[in-house]
Amino acid sequence: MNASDKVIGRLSHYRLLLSKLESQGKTFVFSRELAIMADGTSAQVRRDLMVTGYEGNPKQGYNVSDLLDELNKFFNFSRGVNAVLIGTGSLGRALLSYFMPKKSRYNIMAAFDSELSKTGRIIAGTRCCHINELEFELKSLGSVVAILTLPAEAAQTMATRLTNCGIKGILNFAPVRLRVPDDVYVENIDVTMSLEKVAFFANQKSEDREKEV
Amino acid sequence: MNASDKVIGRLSHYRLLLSKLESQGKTFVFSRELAIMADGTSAQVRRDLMVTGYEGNPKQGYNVSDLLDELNKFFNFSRGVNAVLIGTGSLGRALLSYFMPKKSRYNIMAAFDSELSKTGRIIAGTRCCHINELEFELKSLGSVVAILTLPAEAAQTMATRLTNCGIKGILNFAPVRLRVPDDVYVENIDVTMSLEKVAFFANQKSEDREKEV
DNA sequence: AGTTAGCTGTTACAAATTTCACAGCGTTAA
DNA sequence: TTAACGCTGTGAAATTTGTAACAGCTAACT
Ligand SMILES: NC(=O)c1ccc[n+]([C@@H]2O[C@H](COP(=O)([O-])OP(=O)(O)OC[C@H]3O[C@@H](n4cnc5c(N)ncnc54)[C@H](O)[C@@H]3O)[C@@H](O)[C@H]2O)c1
Ligand SMILES: NC(=O)c1ccc[n+]([C@@H]2O[C@H](COP(=O)([O-])OP(=O)(O)OC[C@H]3O[C@@H](n4cnc5c(N)ncnc54)[C@H](O)[C@@H]3O)[C@@H](O)[C@H]2O)c1
Repeated sequence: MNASDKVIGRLSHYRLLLSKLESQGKTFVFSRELAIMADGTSAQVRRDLMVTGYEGNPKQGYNVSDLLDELNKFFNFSRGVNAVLIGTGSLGRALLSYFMPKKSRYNIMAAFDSELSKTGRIIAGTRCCHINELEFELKSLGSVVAILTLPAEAAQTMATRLTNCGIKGILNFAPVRLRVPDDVYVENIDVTMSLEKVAFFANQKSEDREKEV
Repeated sequence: MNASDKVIGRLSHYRLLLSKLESQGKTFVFSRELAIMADGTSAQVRRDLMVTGYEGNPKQGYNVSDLLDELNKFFNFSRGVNAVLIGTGSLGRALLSYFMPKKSRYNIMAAFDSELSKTGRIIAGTRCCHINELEFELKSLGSVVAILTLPAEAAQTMATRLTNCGIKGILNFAPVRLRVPDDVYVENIDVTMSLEKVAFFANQKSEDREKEV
């Protein structure tokens, strides 16, 4: 089974929407309703859901709970997402406190930093270890993904260290493209780039508006 | 001129790379070098750069400073990117401190929150106003984009308020798809979704590896 | 000056992604 | 029971995005 990047992203989004719908007591939902919430089209929703194998009902749509179960199974997060976070600066700490109340699903099992002042203590419920202990700790943690909130200069070195430990997934906030082996997946979140995009299109839309007048 | 979302994102990235190269004293760069740094192909780099109109030299490649100037002109950020930030929670404050030292290019002109304990003071060099003053403040700020770091429940209401004020671009961190008029550009950063994607593909890559054996 | 090597700009092609369109089905209502 | 409605699943078409290929050019070398 091979689903693209984009499809997986949308499926994750549908999962979130379905869990909201379930908690609201909704039992069935149509592709068109999901499409509106996800800002897509109904055809796209149906097509995306094909990859999970779940089939809806032509009259009632999708059973919310069943589809949610199916997606949870599809994402195979029986014990949720287990992660480590590297770099407990301002962004790292914001993420730690953000995920803390969601621990049952998104569990940051340990954080690491190179500054002694930040290590050896608990930040937002998470043990913060010295980066020297990375390899040792990872051995006992089993299969996890890594969240990189490091200065750009340190990111590549750390990525290499992580892949040497067998890490297969990295969520990278540093504005550099990491070079990793083919069997490692990297997702970049580049806030500055996103902001520039927004500014560019905002400019453009303002100009368009002016031209029309 | 109509450039896609993705092209603009990459151009923004090239801009960052070029500014690094310039500060390193490099005067010329080939499309292939940029491609490696940006994790793309040389053909894609050349194709992307077409939209800026800048032309390189078949023997030396691109003049770093000139191309950087051209990209700056293309992005039309003569006075940098001016923004307001709504929601000074943990993520909002991390962003404020992140952009503070980059103020000349990325200028967060004001922050807003609904909690009185967070307003009427300066956070990371940025005035934090009460959200009631939003409309008043925006009038004097001129053309800006908005960074939304609000709880998901509050995001749509705020987006509507912002578009009513004439805001044309929103960088949205809340995990909801905002409904805005056609002439407003929204870029979503959904950290949880990105993390789920990473976990999914990390799982898949581990499984692939097992199968090969 | 002429030749060469190697890069750019651009067109043509290929792949990926999205949308269309409709057969087929399950529920509902008569 | 049967008919009808409207949604799903999905092959096919359309669109978007990325890649390949190559003519043309320019600096460097002879
Ligand atoms: N803060 C934000 O809002 C924000 C926004 C966008 C992007 N980013 C990016 O995220 C990354 C982190 O940003 P930040 O603002 O949290 O930076 P920061 O300087 O506050 O934090 C970086 C942390 O990494 C630690 N560190 C440095 N080198 C290390 C190493 N080799 N091993 C382990 N730890 C090390 C530092 O001690 C520090 O705690 C940067 O790449 C930045 O560009 C941050
Ligand atoms: N913190 C993170 O690392 C993180 C990561 C991913 C996504 N997010 C998303 O970013 C958003 C903010 O996250 P956070 O952790 O900073 O939350 P937070 O609760 O720490 O901060 C939210 C802030 O918004 C303010 N606020 C609430 N309603 C408001 C209103 N109507 N007008 C103005 N201000 C209002 C609150 O007073 C608070 O200061 C959320 O949607 C969250 O899902 C955060």
